[in-house]
Amino acid sequence: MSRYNVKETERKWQRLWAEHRCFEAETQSDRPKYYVLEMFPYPSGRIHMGHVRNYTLGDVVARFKRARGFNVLHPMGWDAFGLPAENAAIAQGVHPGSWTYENIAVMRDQLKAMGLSLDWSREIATCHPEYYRHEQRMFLEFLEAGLVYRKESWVNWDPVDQTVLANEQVIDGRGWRSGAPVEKRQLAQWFFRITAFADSLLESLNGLDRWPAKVRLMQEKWIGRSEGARVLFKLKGRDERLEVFTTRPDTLFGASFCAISPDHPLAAELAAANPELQAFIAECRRLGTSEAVLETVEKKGFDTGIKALHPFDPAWELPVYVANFVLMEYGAGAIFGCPAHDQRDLDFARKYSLPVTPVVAPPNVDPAGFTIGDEAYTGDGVIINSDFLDGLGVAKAKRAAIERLEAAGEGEGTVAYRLRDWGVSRQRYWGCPIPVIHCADCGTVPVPVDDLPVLLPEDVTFDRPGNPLEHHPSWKHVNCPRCSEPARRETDTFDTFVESSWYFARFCSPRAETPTDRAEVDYWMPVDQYIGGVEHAVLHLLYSRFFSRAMKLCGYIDVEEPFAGLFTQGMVCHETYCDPSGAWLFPSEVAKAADGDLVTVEGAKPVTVGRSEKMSKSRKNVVDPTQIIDRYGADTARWFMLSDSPPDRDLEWTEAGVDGAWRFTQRLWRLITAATPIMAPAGAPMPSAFGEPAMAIRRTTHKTIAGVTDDIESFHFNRAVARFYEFTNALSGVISPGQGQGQSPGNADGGLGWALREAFEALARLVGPMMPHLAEEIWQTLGQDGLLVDAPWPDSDATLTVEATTTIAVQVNGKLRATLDLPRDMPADAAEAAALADPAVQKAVDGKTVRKVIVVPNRVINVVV
RNA sequence: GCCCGCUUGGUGGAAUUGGUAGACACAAGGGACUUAAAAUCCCUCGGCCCGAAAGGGCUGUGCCGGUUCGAGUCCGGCAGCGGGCACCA
Repeated sequence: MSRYNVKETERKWQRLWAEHRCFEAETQSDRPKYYVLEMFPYPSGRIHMGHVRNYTLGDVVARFKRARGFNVLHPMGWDAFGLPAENAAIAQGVHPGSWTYENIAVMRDQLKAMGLSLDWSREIATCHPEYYRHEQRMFLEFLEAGLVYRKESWVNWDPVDQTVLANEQVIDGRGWRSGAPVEKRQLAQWFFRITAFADSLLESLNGLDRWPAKVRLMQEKWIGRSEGARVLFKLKGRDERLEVFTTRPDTLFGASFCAISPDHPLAAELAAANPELQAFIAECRRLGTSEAVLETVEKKGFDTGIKALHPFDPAWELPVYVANFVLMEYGAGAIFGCPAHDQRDLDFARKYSLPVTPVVAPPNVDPAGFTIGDEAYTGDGVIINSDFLDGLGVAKAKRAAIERLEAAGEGEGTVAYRLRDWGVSRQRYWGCPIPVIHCADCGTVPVPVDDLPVLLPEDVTFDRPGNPLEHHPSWKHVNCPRCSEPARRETDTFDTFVESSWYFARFCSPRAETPTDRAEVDYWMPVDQYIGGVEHAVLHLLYSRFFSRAMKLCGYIDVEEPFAGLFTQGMVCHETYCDPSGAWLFPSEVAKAADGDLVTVEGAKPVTVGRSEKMSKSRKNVVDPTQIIDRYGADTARWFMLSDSPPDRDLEWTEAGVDGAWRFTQRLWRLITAATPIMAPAGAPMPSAFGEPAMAIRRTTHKTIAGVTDDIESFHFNRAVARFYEFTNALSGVISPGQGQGQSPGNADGGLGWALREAFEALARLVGPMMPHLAEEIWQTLGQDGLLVDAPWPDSDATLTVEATTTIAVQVNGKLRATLDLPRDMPADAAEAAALADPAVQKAVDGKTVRKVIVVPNRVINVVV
């Protein structure tokens, strides 16, 4: 038996695929197009198992669709701008650019070793001017189209490092590097008007039927459309009104206070004369900008002493608080509190001893005796204690309250969105420069298109805090394009989500002189299958959907929805290990001792096994894909990624699992080697008749073809893997016992040799998307001329996939009592008779009256007694 | 805190979407082959009970309740775990 040399073989096929340019998408093609895309990686240094999983899943789809006759676009690129490059620059003194490009070189090699069917001729890196110059161009058009504006907005400010911090860089209210307490600061920043498309983004979710329901739901909640009312409270002794948004105008008679955000202009005005309020606001600001932090902190308020007057009763005064849970970004940055019917308001009212008046009585509860305890009542019911609203249901009361507000000029019905405009300004170096110039006379002036790209300067230093673009001696000093007077370049760069919001469109024509080539992008878009982690369910996907709309508006693309199909994969997890001192250990630092316990490789100290968690460098529970591929080959790594765990669930990486995958690749090879001598020669004509052993093989083969096709189509790759095990189990059962080695199959073998050839040719083609190298090798061993990647997907013969009989379960009162092998599609009454005649069923019925018999054809018969 | 998921043997999971729970695999145990090891092959494998065995009974899909002839699957409640929360990508 010839040995299967993994390394050599995998390299051989990879070289051949590259030489034949197998995976380059055709620009002109009669075949239908299929665009499969995996979320492109951030070049962090080396690929991790999450990448291996993501790209394996995508490659299965790409190779499968290719075999099914599609003109497949399957590109790869690099999400190459970002914070880690700057952190590396600060920590190691390397330039973010060289750090990034070196990482790309390493990771490209790693991906190539996986044997992915990628069109490398379309590779892009977003940090390259040939990419971001187009982004700058589109920004200017968005600006022109009114989709971009500038406003003051809050950031986390590290007063020591003199820099803006990402939320993840704020730990317990302090800067991660400096340890200094973080402040919130206002900066003028650029925004994309994503809210202009709020309704479109919301409504189009319905049409995304090939997206996971949970992602659509998350986006729906994120956009958070809610109908309600704007109420304009008069303020006692002041001229201006306090604007408040509420979804519950029906509960206005249950109001007991108003609360405004610490960032509300009124709060700032009052604080100017009130040091205590000033201190309270400062305390709120120390929390930073993270909503997760703001929402978990203890709810606190500060009574401003100002009174708001109730819109329906000017004599009714409500205290106005500044409250730390009111967000300036949502609604009007102010609320009215109705403690009886909102939990947060209730907690607040109890804390500050404010009145709690129920105004909605639950159905079937006596309104007179209805009181509120620790829990607010948020359900439907009948309005009480509410003057003209009394007796109405919640929905009617909302309408009535809004009518009255509008009539009285005290407010109006309105729609609010939770979605906020997308802030894209970053005060960082390693990002795409925002192409505008600030002029003292002309204001904000766009960089003329002919002057694009605005290139990042190479000569920057990271030896002092702040934005290197600000410190650069000359970069920001330019003349105003309009008046030619000295002016200042914008030193903000784009959020890196901007690059990832349109890269899929760029892949259609990656070297075009314009952001997109309309013919190409109209041919390829939308992406037919997009694959990536759920962690991007909201932001990246929503921003991309916005970008498609904006690009369509500006004529760069013709689709509003960039991703027709979406699949969100689970994470790759691994056990965690600790040494006796509690320090994390890499799996490679842990070995199994003779007694089966885990010990450290160095010094054989006992190891504590923690639970399995997402692979992360901080816990050291990572396995390097390159080491796995070196040792077992790409096919094994890919196979393991596809086995067992359904792609949308988390996958537990285990040594035993990889070993199992490895053994299977070896087993496949042994099987094909053993089968070759008893197989009919390539291209042999189909025998006119088959004996039963051959027919059994053929039925298994065709059922496997049908099953695997179905499984791949529906992303049930783990089921496809199980089918392969069953298929190979069946085949080895035929081949190993007593089949003569070297004995050539005659015509007298009942077609067995032919059936085996059919089986193995199908096997090679079916396994191709998953283990492409071994599949090519098998294909070659089978005596095929061309490459397997150019071979079509096998078809299943329907007459061979349906068995003549089916096993039917017979239940008595829902409990399984017997199983019967009955002819397929047997008439219900005949099946019923057969079931009742069964001795085990008779015993269970035990002479009792049969009340009803439910017959589900080809499935189950339930006898009810 | 808010939004969204997930939970089936020792383990990963399967179950034609309301119809035989545990396919397939891993681990474990037993056996064969071998001087030995590795590799390979065969057998057993949710729990409890009856039986010498063949076989049979009960129970079982995180927990509590409901709908149904029938629930892992649908509904209500609870618990645990995970993802996201707008400057990580």
